Amino acid sequence: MELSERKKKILQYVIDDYIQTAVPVSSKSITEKHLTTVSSATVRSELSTLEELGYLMQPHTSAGRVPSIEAYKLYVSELMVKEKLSEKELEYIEEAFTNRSKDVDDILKSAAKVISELTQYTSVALSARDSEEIIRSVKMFRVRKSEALLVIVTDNKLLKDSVIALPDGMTDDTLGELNQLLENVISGKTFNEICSMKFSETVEEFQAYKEVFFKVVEALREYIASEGEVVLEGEEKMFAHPEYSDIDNVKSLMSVVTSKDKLVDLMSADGKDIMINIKIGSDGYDDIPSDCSVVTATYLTNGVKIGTYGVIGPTRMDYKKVVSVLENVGKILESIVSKW
Amino acid sequence: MELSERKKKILQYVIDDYIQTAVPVSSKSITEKHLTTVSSATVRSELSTLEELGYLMQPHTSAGRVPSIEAYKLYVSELMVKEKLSEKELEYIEEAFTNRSKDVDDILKSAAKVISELTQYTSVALSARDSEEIIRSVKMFRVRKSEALLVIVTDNKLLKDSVIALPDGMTDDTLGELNQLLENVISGKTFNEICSMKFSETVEEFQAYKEVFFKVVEALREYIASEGEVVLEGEEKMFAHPEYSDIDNVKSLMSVVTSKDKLVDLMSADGKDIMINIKIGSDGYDDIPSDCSVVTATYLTNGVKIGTYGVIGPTRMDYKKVVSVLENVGKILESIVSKW
DNA sequence: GTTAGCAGTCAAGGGCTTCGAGTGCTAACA
DNA sequence: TGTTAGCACTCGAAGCCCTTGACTGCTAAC
Repeated sequence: MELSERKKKILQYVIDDYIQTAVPVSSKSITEKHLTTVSSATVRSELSTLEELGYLMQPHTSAGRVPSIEAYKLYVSELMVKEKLSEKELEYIEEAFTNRSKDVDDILKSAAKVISELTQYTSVALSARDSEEIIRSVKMFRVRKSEALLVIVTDNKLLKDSVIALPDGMTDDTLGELNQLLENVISGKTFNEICSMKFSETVEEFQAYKEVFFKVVEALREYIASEGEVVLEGEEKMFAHPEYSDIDNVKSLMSVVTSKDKLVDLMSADGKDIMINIKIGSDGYDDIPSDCSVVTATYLTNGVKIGTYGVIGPTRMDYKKVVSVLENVGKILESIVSKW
Repeated sequence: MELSERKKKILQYVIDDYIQTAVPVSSKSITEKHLTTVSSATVRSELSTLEELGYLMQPHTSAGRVPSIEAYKLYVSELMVKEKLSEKELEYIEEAFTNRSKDVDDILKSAAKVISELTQYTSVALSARDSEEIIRSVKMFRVRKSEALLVIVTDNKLLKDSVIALPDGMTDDTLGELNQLLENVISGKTFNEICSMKFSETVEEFQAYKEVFFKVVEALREYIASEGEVVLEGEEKMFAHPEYSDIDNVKSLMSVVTSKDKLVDLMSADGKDIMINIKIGSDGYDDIPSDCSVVTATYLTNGVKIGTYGVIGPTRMDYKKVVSVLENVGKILESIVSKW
């Protein structure tokens, strides 16, 4: 059943007010603040049909109304009026990303911080592992006598993670040859391709150090198989919201937020090309407490995932604010990365 | 005034019991569990003198006794009987550090995790920045056309943090020359020496790219000036302790734990060569809430700081357990690092 | 110095009452 | 048919009182 315009308006008022105040919304307050042309009794009867339709709930008989999960969903998809960020906020975002080292990890941290600061919710950033990303360069640099640092360059990233042990007596020249081989065989391919390749013929000419070669391949495979890095920001911000004055709620949210696995699970967007993804309430996600929402955005440049960012907080979340912040951060992020 | 043996024993019983149960300790429970030879009235009179001396407090008239900050201090320095870790626990520590990449950051994380798991408190690890550490090697590796990765090797660490922009048209040969210069001028010196050096003559021969040279020097100086990395583990563990069933306590502890500056401040050992450092209660440290304790250990190899590790939790902390865990982790850590 | 006995204190918890915000229902009106 | 005023009803929140029980401090005797 399609809701009448007035019902939609009233529902929107209830949700907006509730998001702001965290107090059940009464018929009287609606007629006072928004719908001054009708009486509270009229609103009351509208509210009671909205309740029958499953959009509103009463904590108890003599209380105002509180939105249901259904209502939040409708709100996000239809009712919500997106917020424009203030000049100050836009500047703040801009500033946070200028003069930043171009490292993905740094960007991850900055983004998490900005999002948490502007939304006042706990934010999560997850660096992406996109197996379709093209490897532009793989090189080993000798850092100690028998250790080399493996550096992988892709369009979006510069990885410098694995330290690889070199066999005794490997000369700089041999290392150079090996690097040349790596360049020839691996550069230009995606991680996926590397994973499915065999390399048996490729390395024939290089018997002596094939062991090291396979260590490199192994490191590439391990990288793409591993879950991305997770950054958390503003854990303490949850305390500002009244739902987390109850210790049990804090506990259950904390248990999610401190578990990397659960977070990765939550952040995995189930949408295809949907950029912004909203998970409300228990809604089938076992990992989040039932009164929790997660809003995430996955950013792409040139079709390659650069990361997933989001906030986690009470169902009564300021969705319009969060969505605006995520969209704006996304724009800047993509403009930075695409410059590389 | 020196306490009688019996008073010391009784005080120890009170503290041990209180650490375990979090409930004020009554005279009766002491005679039942520990001092079966005397009556509760006797213990009562001892307790009341211990209270006069400032070692014990009563939450209210008809409650048992609770240790004061003074009592905890005495406990830690004299009364406490150090705990031997179980075989299982020792194995757990051992295992956590085997098959680990030799990266300082990884070790930092592992250590924080182990400490938190074994003590069941929130743990903090702070990677040290020791300006007396000798730089063994500084090298730039070209990763993109106009970007080089700066890798710094010291006895204890492998740093690969800064990406340095190269001027257009810098050839590999020039980069090689620059690396040679870096090797000549910087290797073998401490960070401190680098900071106070001028380099004006050194680079005369290298006018063309002195700009890049100074970027490298700048990166070294920045590194040593920056505060170390902070790793936090087991934030959620604080909820297991009854003092943190009160939301306000959680808030105030969280506000410390989520602020890097405050943590760095707290972790800075004020001891000279004291390895284990205990800060109890408000005790002059503005940053910690008054009912908090911080126990830290600073580990050295070859006289160089490798990091500071510790736990933060309620004043009613299981000091003997924490100290044992920190000591054992320290041993393993040093044996690993000294192998490099 | 130690002990038994007893009176005194105080937090915790259960039950009771009051207060007020907000609703549902109904009858009347446009 | 939609809107409104009025009134009775409901129920959580907060305050209050009382009971209970766990301790202690004190005192007098050993």
